[in-house]
Amino acid sequence: MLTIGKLGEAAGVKVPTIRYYEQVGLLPEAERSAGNQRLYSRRTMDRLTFIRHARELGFPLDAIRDLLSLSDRPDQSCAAADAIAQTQLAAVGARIGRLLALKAELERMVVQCAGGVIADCRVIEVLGDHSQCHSVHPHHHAETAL
Amino acid sequence: MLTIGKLGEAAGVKVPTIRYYEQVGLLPEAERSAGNQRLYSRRTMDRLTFIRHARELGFPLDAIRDLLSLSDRPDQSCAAADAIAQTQLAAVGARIGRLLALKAELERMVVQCAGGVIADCRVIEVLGDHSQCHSVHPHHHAETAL
DNA sequence: TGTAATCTCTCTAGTCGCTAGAGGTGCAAG
DNA sequence: CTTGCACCTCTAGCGACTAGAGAGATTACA
Repeated sequence: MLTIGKLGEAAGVKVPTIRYYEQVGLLPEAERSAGNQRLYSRRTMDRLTFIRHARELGFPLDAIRDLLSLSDRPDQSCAAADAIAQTQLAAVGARIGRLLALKAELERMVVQCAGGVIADCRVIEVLGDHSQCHSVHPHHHAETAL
Repeated sequence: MLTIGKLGEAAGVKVPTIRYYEQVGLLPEAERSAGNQRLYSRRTMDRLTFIRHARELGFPLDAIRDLLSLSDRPDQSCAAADAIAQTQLAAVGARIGRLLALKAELERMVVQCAGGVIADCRVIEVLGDHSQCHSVHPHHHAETAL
């Protein structure tokens, strides 16, 4: 049985994050020692490791919840798990596309900043004047996550 | 003079977002009509457009605040503006690198999901067992933003 | 055995950049 | 003159944590 600190170290997850995961139901309520400290089994460590990997791959907690509930029923089709991963893959692809466009735009700005004076600075100018802008501009807003 | 709704439409920014920008000091406190409604000048519209473009390019609000204060002093060197843009460019580049690694990992997972049963599903397996994992794994946690 | 250091506990509040909603007022068209 | 939309203020919520206060538990060493 591990204390929360050992668990965090073993799984590469910070202590408050573990408590947070318990709070939002991703981890079951931990057993407690005589002195009310949380104790964890190897099973829980595996579960936490799973969560951490999924987080690193950009899955939101809701998707992870789904994946965990799937893995609790190992005799069912893996179509659902596949679908979650596919969705995530598509999202990552889209984000890469957007970021490449942003990068091109930023590079243009930086290259053209001739090191002069603000009044002539392309960085400021491009941001202030839409017609200077070559690309980007998705329909709505900047997306978030990873 | 524009009402807040017209301004939002013109600059492509939602009305509550404009009020939020005022609240956090990115926009000056607006003049008011006799009936206490906000009224905006062309100057403010330009400022808001600037903010929107910078947001679309992924600049955080703090960086935008800096850029705006720079643009108020047009006779100074643009080195600071350049530095902000460079920082943003580096951040975007790093995120792209991470996302490409994630994408490769997800593709591996999805390809190997043979459409069988959960017990054999690579998606679940890879997430549960770090040794299955070929790449990724930055030192700390998943980053956020764009 | 004492004690100091470190860990853990709970709880609240803060982060970022908004977004949603309640409950009320202003204003313009028919 | 009334209908209906746009606007007002205020508070709370999102996701996924992170930080801090103040108290109790445990461990390491003298």
